[in-house]
Amino acid sequence: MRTPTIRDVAKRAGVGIGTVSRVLNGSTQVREETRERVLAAIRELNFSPNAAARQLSGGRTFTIGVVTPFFTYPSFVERLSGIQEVLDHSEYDLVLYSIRSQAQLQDRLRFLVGQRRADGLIVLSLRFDDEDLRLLNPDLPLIAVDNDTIQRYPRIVIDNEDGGRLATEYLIAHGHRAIGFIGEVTDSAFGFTPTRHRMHGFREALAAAGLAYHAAWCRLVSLDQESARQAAREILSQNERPTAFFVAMDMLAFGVLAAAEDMGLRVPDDVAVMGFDDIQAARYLHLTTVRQHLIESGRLASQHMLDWLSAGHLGQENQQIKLPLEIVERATV
Amino acid sequence: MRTPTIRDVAKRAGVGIGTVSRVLNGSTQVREETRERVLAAIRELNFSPNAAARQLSGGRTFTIGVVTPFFTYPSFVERLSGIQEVLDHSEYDLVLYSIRSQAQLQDRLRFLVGQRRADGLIVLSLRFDDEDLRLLNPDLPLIAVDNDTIQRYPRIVIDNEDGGRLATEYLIAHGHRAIGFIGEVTDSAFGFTPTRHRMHGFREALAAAGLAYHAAWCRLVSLDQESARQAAREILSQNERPTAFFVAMDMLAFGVLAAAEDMGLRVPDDVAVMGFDDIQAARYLHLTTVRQHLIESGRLASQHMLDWLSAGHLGQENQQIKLPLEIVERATV
DNA sequence: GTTTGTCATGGAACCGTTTCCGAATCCCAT
DNA sequence: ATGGGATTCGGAAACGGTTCCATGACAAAC
Repeated sequence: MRTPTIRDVAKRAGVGIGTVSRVLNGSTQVREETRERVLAAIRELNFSPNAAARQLSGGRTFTIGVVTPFFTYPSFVERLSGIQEVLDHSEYDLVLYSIRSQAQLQDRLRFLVGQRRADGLIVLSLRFDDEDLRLLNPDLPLIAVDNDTIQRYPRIVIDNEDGGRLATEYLIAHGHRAIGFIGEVTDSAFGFTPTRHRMHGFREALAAAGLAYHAAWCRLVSLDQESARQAAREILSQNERPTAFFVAMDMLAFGVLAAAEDMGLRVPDDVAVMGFDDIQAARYLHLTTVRQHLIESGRLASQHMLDWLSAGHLGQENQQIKLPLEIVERATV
Repeated sequence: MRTPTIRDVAKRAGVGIGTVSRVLNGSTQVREETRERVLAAIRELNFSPNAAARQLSGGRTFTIGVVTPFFTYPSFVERLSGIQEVLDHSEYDLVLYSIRSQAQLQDRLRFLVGQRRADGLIVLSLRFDDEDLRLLNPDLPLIAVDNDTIQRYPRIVIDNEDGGRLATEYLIAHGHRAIGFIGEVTDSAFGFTPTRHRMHGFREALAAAGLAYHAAWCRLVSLDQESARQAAREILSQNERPTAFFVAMDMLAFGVLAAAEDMGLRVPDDVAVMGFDDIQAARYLHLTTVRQHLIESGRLASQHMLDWLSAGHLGQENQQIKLPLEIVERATV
């Protein structure tokens, strides 16, 4: 038997299709008795409204697109789970678009915007260039997380420079005077900028404490544990070596930890290691790090999106929400 | 200006809407010259077809739903990234449904099936009861991963019992005679069964080697590091204690590692720890473990789904694909 | 020249909703 | 009883595609 449509329901309940639609959408303009008759018919026929038809006719997709870099790095996943958690209690579906390259970003954007496949977009970390921005439909709600290059839109961010300063000051407060830095090489595929800012904070804190910035102790590497491990090994093989590292991403910090172990150095006695992000695995490894509230950032973004969609507009369309950072003291400093 | 429709394109190209549609869908029934005229019009108007209309009319959503337990455990994420990777090169979108409870599973299923929101479903780990199964539309392609309770459908699995045996034999081969077990308590929210099977393999290997199963060394705990840590601490505080643990999930193994550290025991000299899954973090912690190919399982599932959808059917609709397992030797045994 | 078949094309009908307008009904004050 | 505003309701039109059938053009076969 064909799956029932709104017309079948209408016939069965002895009402018009308009009335069924009104019941479906919770309009108040229906007599209580009629509503119940319709609901009964819906139940009897095991009817549920066709999503595509609803989209076509109503213009809404009940879908929120999440655009993220291809997630091999755990922070995206944690943010995603925050988003998921909130959307779960809403009527919106979550569609995932993971991006591998700048070209793919443009394709996806064109696709998403052109086909109207989502009512709103949440963008994680990815930087947009002018071309990308132009592709955007100005009416399409968009919220950026971990990215303040998308100025026109609301965004959830942290103060990376502050975080870098915080971390460095913490190391200094623990008596370190010779501090190295390892971060992700900034022109990576996704065009992240956090590392640059964290490094800036690092240098500022150094300067404020009257300490020298020692270029030989600082390295930018690609975003994987192995690169960090090797970089750290090289730095630690020098005659004069740092007593501590500020590593701009936890995953890289794991590599540094591995390097220390390779060389038989005790952590934190011989080298201290300070991470950044507080991804889940950081807890397993007892990594002292700067926590940014990853899950919370996802929750906030989706909550905002939901508000935006239900209100039809936002108070401040270009509001910037800054999430707090905090040191998590564990065992590596 | 209104976003252009297929009719605008038709007018501009001086053809009928049918022809535009044929061009859009790559029909061969169009003269080359006409095709080019249409393509030019599409480009000039910056047209892209409306997804909802296409769905409604064509009956396909170009969407694949992934149904997973709410992912706090990393293995889901790794599977998901395998799925993502494959779908990325296809014309299908990935919609994520994460499930927190049995009741929610039924809601989601009803919703998904009723509203025809996806052309196919990939189900990760979640067990279906008869009621759930009844909810399924028999025409809806479905592939199960890490779950062989959904007999009617193709599924990607591993042999958990075999894996348990493998792990245990490895410990025995390394001279261990007193071996404990820690796993997830089997009646957890999601109704996983892997632990039970892994434990079964564990006991078989013990028996085969003529070793006693020592109930006081075995514990089922809830799926978080802390519980495992505490359980391991308790077991290790006994007068007579195991020299090794087989832990049925890596994340729990991390807890056991923490417990050993708490008690000042060296790993692997005082206690050896063997995990299961080989999630990413296992590498960071040098955990010796049984690798199941998580990413590959996702890739396979989505590749199968794509084949199914494009062929309209599958060779063997209830095929079971068994992925191999292997020991990853690291530093904890 | 006529017939037959193939290919290319136009466009009506259809998919299943929402929305809007007009009509019917109800309720109440006069 | 009557008028009139509020409430409730029915169904046509619209959303933007796909599909299918009818038609015309053209080539090949007789």
